[in-house]
Parts: sequence; C-alpha cells; structure tokens
Amino acid sequence: MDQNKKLEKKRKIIESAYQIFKSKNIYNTAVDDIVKAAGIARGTFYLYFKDKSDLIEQLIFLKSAESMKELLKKTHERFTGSGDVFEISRELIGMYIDFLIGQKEALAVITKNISSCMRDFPDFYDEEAGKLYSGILERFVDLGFDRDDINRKIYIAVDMVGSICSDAILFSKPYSIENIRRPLTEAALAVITSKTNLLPGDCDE
Amino acid sequence: MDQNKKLEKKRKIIESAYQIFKSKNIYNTAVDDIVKAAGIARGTFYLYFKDKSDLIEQLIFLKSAESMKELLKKTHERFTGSGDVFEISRELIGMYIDFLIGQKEALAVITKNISSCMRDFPDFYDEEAGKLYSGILERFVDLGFDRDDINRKIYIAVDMVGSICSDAILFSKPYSIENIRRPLTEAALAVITSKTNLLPGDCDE
Amino acid sequence: MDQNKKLEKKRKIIESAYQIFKSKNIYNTAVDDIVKAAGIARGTFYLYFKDKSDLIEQLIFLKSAESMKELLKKTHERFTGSGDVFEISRELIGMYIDFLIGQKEALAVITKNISSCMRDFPDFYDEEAGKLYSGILERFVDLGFDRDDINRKIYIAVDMVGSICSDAILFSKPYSIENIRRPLTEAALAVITSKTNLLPGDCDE
Amino acid sequence: MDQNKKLEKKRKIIESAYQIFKSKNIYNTAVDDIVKAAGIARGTFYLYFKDKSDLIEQLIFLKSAESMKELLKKTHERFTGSGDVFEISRELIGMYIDFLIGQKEALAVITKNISSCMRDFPDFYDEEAGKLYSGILERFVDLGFDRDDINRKIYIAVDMVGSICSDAILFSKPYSIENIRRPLTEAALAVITSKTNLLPGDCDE
DNA sequence: GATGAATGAGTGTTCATTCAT
DNA sequence: GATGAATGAACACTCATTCAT
Repeated sequence: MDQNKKLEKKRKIIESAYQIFKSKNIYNTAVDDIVKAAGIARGTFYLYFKDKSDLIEQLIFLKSAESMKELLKKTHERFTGSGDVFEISRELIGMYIDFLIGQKEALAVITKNISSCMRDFPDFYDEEAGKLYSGILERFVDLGFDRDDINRKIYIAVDMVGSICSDAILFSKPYSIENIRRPLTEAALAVITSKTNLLPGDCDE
Repeated sequence: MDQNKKLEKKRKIIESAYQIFKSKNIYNTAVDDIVKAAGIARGTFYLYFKDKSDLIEQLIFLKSAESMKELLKKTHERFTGSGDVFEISRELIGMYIDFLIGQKEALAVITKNISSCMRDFPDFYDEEAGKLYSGILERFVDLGFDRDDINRKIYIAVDMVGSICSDAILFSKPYSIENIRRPLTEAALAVITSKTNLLPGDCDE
Repeated sequence: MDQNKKLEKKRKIIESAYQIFKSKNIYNTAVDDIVKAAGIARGTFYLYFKDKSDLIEQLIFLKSAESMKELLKKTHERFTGSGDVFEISRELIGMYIDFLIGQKEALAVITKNISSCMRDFPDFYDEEAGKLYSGILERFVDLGFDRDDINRKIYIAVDMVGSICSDAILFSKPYSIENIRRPLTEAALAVITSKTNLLPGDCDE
Repeated sequence: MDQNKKLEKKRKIIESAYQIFKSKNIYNTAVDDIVKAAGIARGTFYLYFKDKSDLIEQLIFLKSAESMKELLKKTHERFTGSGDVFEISRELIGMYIDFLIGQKEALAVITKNISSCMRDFPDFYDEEAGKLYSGILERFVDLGFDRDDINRKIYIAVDMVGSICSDAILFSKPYSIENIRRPLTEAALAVITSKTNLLPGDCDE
C-alpha cells in the first residue's frame, strides 16, 4: 500500500474517532467503538496507530490544526486588505470567538487544547496554514513589532481566548460567553498590542 | 463520628491521593493505590467519596483553592502597603509565575485547572481567602476600575498565566518558561490594566 | 429485653424487609437497605438474625404462612356450613386463585414457595391456623377419605395451584391466568377428589 | 468463525457451568469459576454471553429442555404401541418420577424450573422433541380430549410433578419421595384424565 | 442492647492489545 | 494487508459481617 493510501486511511480512522468523541467522552470511548465506526477490524487499528493514546494525540493535534487553519483562512482576507491593524485585530478576535462558539462540539473534544497545534509553533502542520499565518505576522513586523515577541503574544492570546472560551461556552463557568466576551476581547487585544523588550536570553531559537 | 472528624479523615484521604497523583498520572492511579497510601480499607474509601471521580473533582478544587490562597497570602503584604498598583501588579505576576514554578508537582495534578477554584468566583472556598482577594480588588476599584470588569480581568489573567505556565513548566512547549516569562508578564499586565466599558447586558449579577 | 419484645422487633425487621422485597429482587436487596427501612443500625440486624439468609428463610416461611392463614380464615365459613364437599372445594379453589391474584406483590417475593409453610406440614406456625386446617380436613375424613391421603392431596393441590399461578400471574407464561384458570381448577379438584390406597410403606409418621 | 463453531463453544461453556452448578449453588458460583472450568479466559465468556444472568437463563432453559426431550424419547415407544391410554399414562408418570430421581443433580440446578422448557409451549426447542410430544398429544385427541385442554393439563401435571418431586427428592420436605410417590401419581393421573369444557374465552391462540 | 465506622474478600465487567489465520 | 477471536490484567465498586464504643 502506498504511503498516500495509508495516510488516507489513517485520516479516515481519525475522522471516525472524532465523530464518536463529539458525542462521548474520549476516555469512555473504546477502541472497539472506533473500529466499528470506521468499519475496520480491531487488529487493523494497530496497523495505523501504535496504540490508543497515539490516536488521541494525533487527533487532537489534527483537529486543533484544522480549526486553526480554517480560522486563518476566514481571517485572511481582512488582513490582506489595508486598514488599522489594531482595528483589524479586534475584528479577528471577534471572529475567533464566534468561530469557537460555532465549534462547540469540537471544543468539547479538544478542550483547552485549542492551541495544541501551536506546540511546534510557528511551524504549522501544513504549508498553506503556515503561509497564512506568516502573512499576518508580517503585518505586525511591518508595524515595528519584534517578530519573536509578536509570535509569543499571538500564542498567548490564542491560548487565552481558547481556554477562557472553553469554560464559558461549554460550562458558562465562571462567566457565560456573553458575559465574558467583551472583557476577553479587550484583554486579547491588550495582549497583542503590548510590547516586550525581549532580551537575548529570552530566545533559544 | 462527629462531622469534624469525618471532614478531617476526608482531607487525609485527599492528601494521600494527592501525593500519589503527583508521581503518577491521575488516570493511571487506581482506587487501590489511594487506599493503600491512606492506610484505609477499600470500602472505607466509598464511605467518604461517592466514587473515584468524586474524589478527583474535590481534590482538584481543593488543591487549586489552596494554591490560590497561599498565593493570596504571599502577595497580600505587597498590596496592603502603598505604591503604584501597576508596579505592584507586575511584581505579583512575577510572584505568581515563581509560585507556579515552585508548584511544578501540583501543576502536574491540576493542569490547566489552576483557575478552577474561581469557578464559583468571586466566592472563594473559605472566608480568609475571600477577604484577601477582596482587599486586592478594592485597590483597583479605588483607582477607578469597574468592579465587575476588574473581576473578569483578573480571572482571565489568572487562567491565562496558569494555562501558559502549565505548558511551559511541564513540557517547555512551545516555549520554555524562561522564554515565555517576560512576554507573559507583559501580557498579564496588559490584560489587567486594560479597561472595558461593560454594558448593562454584560452582567447578569 | 424480654422474649416478647424481641420477637416483636424481629417481626418489625421482617416486615421492613418484606416491603423492600416487594419492589426489589431479594438478591438485589442489601442488608443496608433493610436496616435503613427498619430504622435500626446495621449491627442491630445481627442481634436478631444469624445472617441475611436466616432472615430470608424466616421471611418466606412467615409470609407464606400468613397468606395461608388468611386464606384459611376466608374459606373457613364455607366449610363450617353444610353442602356438597366437592362443590365447596371447587369454590375454595376459586377463592385460592383469586387470593393469589390479589397477592401479586407477595407472590413475587415467595414465588413458587407458596407451599413452603407446609414444609413442616401439617403443623402450622400457629395454633389458630392449625385448627382452621383441621376443621377442613375433618370434613373430608367424614366423607371417608383417608386422613394421610387427603393431607398429601391437599398439599399437592396447594403447591400445584401456587406454582402454576405464579407463572401465570407474574409472567403469563405459558398461559395467562384467565387462560389457565378453568383447567387448573378442574385439575385441582381432580387431585383432591382422587383417592389413593396408601400402603403401610407410604407413611413414616 | 462460523456460526456452528460459535454455537458449539457456547454449548461447551454452558456444559462447564452446569458441572459446577451441580456441586455449588448457582449464586455462589463466580464467573471466574466457570471460565476456569471451561478452560477459557475471562473475557472470552463475555464474547458468548451478555452477562452472567444471560448464561443462567440459557442454561436452565437448555437443561430443562434436554431433560424433557430425554424423557420424551424414553416414553415414546410405550405410546407408539397400543394399549389403554390411562394405563400407559400411569406408567409414564412413574417413568417421569424415576427420571427425576435419576436426575437429582440436575434437579438441584433447575429446581422447580423443570417446566421452564414449556414456557414457549407447545413449541419445543427442537423439532425432534416437538414431534415426540405431538405424537403423545395425538393419542389423547383420538380419545376425544380437546387438544387445547389436554395441552394445558399436561403442562399442569408436568409442572406439578416436577415441583413436588424437587422438594421431595432434594429435601424430603414435607414428604419423602417414597411417601409422596403414590398419591402424586394418582394426582397426576387425575389431572390428565380430568376434562374441562373450555369456553371460547379460555383460549387466545 | 444498640450503634455505625471500618473492613476486605469477592465479583462482574471492560478493554487495549495480540496473533493465528 | 486485514481480520476478529481470544486474552487476562486491571479496575471500580459492593456488601455481609465485625467490633470498639
């Protein structure tokens, strides 16, 4: 079986697992449930994944990355046009929050791991997403932001909004999404627009 | 058995469980391990907790609350004195991060749930902690911050620093704690000092 | 504590257990459920019963005996009057079946053990019931039935009707009570009116 | 694995369980005991039975049916020949009682459930047994018995003899099998030879 | 006599993983 | 590559019984 077919099948299994994870807690989902949904035999699962946690890890990364890429696509055109970067940022944060609200199901799966796709940041899992992100980054650099600094700030803001929204959207704890939306937007904006004088020691790249 | 003794024993079991959770993943810890560590019989466990998840829930809340209270105590004296609130805030954030670094073990247990004690925010699990927090809050109110707004901002900042530090301290992903510390401090400061004009609809209190 | 009080308390526990057994399967009922219902402490239970099976045994015997006594009372007046013993028997069988239908709840508890009170037959658990039974017996003896034989026949008939009715009333298997009622009545009548020439070896009394 | 092999294995497990049930009370037998006896792994058990009670249910039905079939075979030749049906019936009842005495072990397992194979009566669990039974039935119909009536009477008699013999053979309570044998035979004969005028409402078939 | 906290053996059931086909 | 029957360690939880107070 060539590599492509293998990858495709892997994706198919992940997708099946994801459908189940949306309705059942990950830890209450058995490999058996997954293989049944994927229409494959139990043993076949282990031809594609080392074990169950291997699947989970890959699934969360992939789904987080897909969400992020989708968001990048959506926000891209706002950034390619002209306009005040801060105003645009505010809009983007709004789009991000709306996006998360629309992804309630996905959020339940990747809870508080929305930023896990940034683990190996700033390399995204595919070229296209990487380019989209770079485009946005460049806008900030053009405005005089330090590339490393803005990189970190975006990561912080993305993680923060994801984490707070998870609790707000899924549990309304301690605030409902409506209640936290405005201060969260301001907070995210404040994070992004704050500047840090990074010292040499702050970078290991 | 009077209520106090019962509570005390419950705490003892939680403490034993906590010791194990620090060395083993929660989900790899069997009830059996816990009762052995607590020096009680298996059945006794179920006299004090409905089931395993009941213990976990209570443990995370308690440990998160204890950590927060400890932090509040530590930071309290800086706040009771005089000085620029923003400068003090910066210091506090530093203390918070240092605190988390010092709590690496605890962090592994309550991962990303550091703010779970704020779930029922702004009521803390005990009066003393509540008072400490109120004192800090008052300082901001005196400076003209809206009470509801600053409440939310602190929650956002606490959750944010906790979440970012978890990944940084435990996994150095995507940045090591040294690498992210400064921008994170600036970000937290920016969050706290940003002001939102809360509209009536933003509050349900 | 005098013997009477002790017996009374024992009865109270049995009664509480019985109430639960009517709604829950005996084997799914814990001693805990029983003591809670009886309003006593766990340990107290063991002051009155050797163990759980001791209770069950006594309960089934008692409830079966109580049912039987109640039935004997109900049927007694028909027997004290005059009339054709066979016609009366047919009536009594009808009363027995109606009685079982009315005891659906009890039946579920003492399933197929309705005749267990006759285990130590023909001695009943109390004098009154014993006398009632003797009165009926005498009528048959007067008609020329052998006392030992009619004793056995009644036992057989009682057990038979009880067993068949259990299945019919509780499960409608293989026949509903309406469907089996008439043939069962005839069968019971046939059993009672049949005569056996008991040989000396047939008795060990 | 083809369906036949699967069924065979199921039967093997039931057989192993049956061997244990004969020496230990069903409710004191753990799944563990069964799988050890069957020489299979614990998990394998659950591949063939939903749970423990699933096994018990199937076992009792099967054993009851097997016993009944064996009896039908034994009695068959007496019925295919000529002779007075009542005399033959008496003989058959005797054979049935002897059969139960010889099945003491089985009786302990299927206590008072000897007629459970007749739950879905008059369909037996296999064709052969069904045919044997039909043959006997026909003899009665030829003699002018109503088919529905004699069906019910046989069921009543079978259940009655089974129930009384269980107590007599296993516990000698309230009578030993020797003591109850003759009156029981007469009773069973009386049941079978009694005729009921079934009314339309007595049947739902 | 009464209590109820403590016990711990026992049990049914799950499920990730393997491996012969 | 694919299968799915078999595995058996692991686990959460129950519950009859005891015993110190």
